[in-house]
Amino acid sequence: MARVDDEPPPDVVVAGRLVGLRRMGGTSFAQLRDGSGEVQLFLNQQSLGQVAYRHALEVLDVGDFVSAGGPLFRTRTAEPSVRVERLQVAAKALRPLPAKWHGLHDAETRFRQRYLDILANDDVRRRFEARTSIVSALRRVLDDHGFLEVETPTLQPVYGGGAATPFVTTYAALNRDYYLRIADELYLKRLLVAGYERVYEICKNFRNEGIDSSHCPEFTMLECYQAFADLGDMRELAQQLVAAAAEAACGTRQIQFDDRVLDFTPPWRRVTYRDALLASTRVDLERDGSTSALKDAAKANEIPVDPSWSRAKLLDELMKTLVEPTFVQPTFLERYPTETAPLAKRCPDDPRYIERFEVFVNGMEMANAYTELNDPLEQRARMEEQASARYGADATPVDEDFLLALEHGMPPAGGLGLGVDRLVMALAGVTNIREVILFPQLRDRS
RNA sequence: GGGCUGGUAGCUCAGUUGGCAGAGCAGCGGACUUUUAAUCCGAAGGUCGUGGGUUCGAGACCCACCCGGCCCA
Repeated sequence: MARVDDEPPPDVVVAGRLVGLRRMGGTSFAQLRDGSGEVQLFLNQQSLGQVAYRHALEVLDVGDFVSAGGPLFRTRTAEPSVRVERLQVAAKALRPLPAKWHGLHDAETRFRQRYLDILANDDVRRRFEARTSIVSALRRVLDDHGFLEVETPTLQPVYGGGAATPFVTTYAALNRDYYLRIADELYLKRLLVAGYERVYEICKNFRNEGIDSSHCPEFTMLECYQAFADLGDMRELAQQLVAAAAEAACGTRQIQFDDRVLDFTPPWRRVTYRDALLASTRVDLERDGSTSALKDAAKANEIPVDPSWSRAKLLDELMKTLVEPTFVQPTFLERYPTETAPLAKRCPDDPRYIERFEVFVNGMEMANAYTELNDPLEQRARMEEQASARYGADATPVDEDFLLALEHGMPPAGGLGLGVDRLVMALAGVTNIREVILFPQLRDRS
């Protein structure tokens, strides 16, 4: 490879985007950038020829892609430069780049024209590179553990694996409504039935619900399932995945986030659901966890209560409002009440609880894991309960095809879901999920 | 859905008690043969988010709406 101080001066060809142009009469300087860095072009009447030189200045604009050839040398100020003897415009820019020194700050334009945001703002460009490193690190950990990466349907005839409103679409060839997946859990479990013992998928899920700083209707989830494993194995795996992601993105497990440091070094804190609720609301699920006790607690904390809410919904609201925001450092919330999730196995010592944890960071849910329910009879009962009117708007349909698979025998297993966007948020130190999604959807301007 | 806040030139932003719409950068014209946020001279650039209203006069005040941001539900 040619070096700038080689003798004789090596003849090189460079190409990239013009990001600066200083016209100074008979000599001009241009700044050329590509993915690897920048180099200065030295444009001069003598080396380029009078006609070509004049034409170049006429036609060149900042933003153009150009290729240039000529000897590599240093200018008087020792700046490595190409003395341009041949010049070609490879692509013309018709619109100007965002102001070089003021950048692009308007949030709306940054989201609507992300390419300009990435072009103008180094921190944004690096953040999306970090996102890719994080996803690679997650894959590496799972691949190293012998997990098989698979692809399952995005379009599903029955939605399941979570409680959410789906996007509905029409599958013309099959002449019926289909749903964009809200989760891929039930398909990955079918693969456990099939005999694959470790599977995972990183995919987009779609939930037709609100948009705010931590929710995007189209988001990325990692789900993995491991046969003959339990919640304790998932706890280990979650810590390993996140620690590896942190090191990949930041080179450390201690992440500066605003004025605090998030420490992802295992082991993370563990709190039981009952203890957390008790500490924040003085509701003790062991003494009086009735619907009316939960309603009283909600009212006492100025949470507006819809009379139609189920006990599960009340619990969720209390936890969301009073408990979860208090978990700043990575925390496992464990031993959930049984009605909070129909797909998790009950605790062997107490059927009122399930073997489930969620991980919270910065007050935000980041992961969810169970020892998976693999008893087809209980699964049917729990799904039918979840489908009943008592769950109102949160009711989810019974997936008969999934139950059929379970009836053929699913090995005991642990399963883990990890919200990739939220993991990236925590590691990148941003508080809006749109900052980690390349092309977030916005309302039409007009 | 509620509260707060923003939308002015391509970009970043000013705009005072209501009185001719501003700056820097970019762009355009000119000078300049070693600059690097080049410099200097000149000219130009506007549906002040949209629609109403108040007023002799509205970018500013009032009402409604559109599109964002932050917080809350």
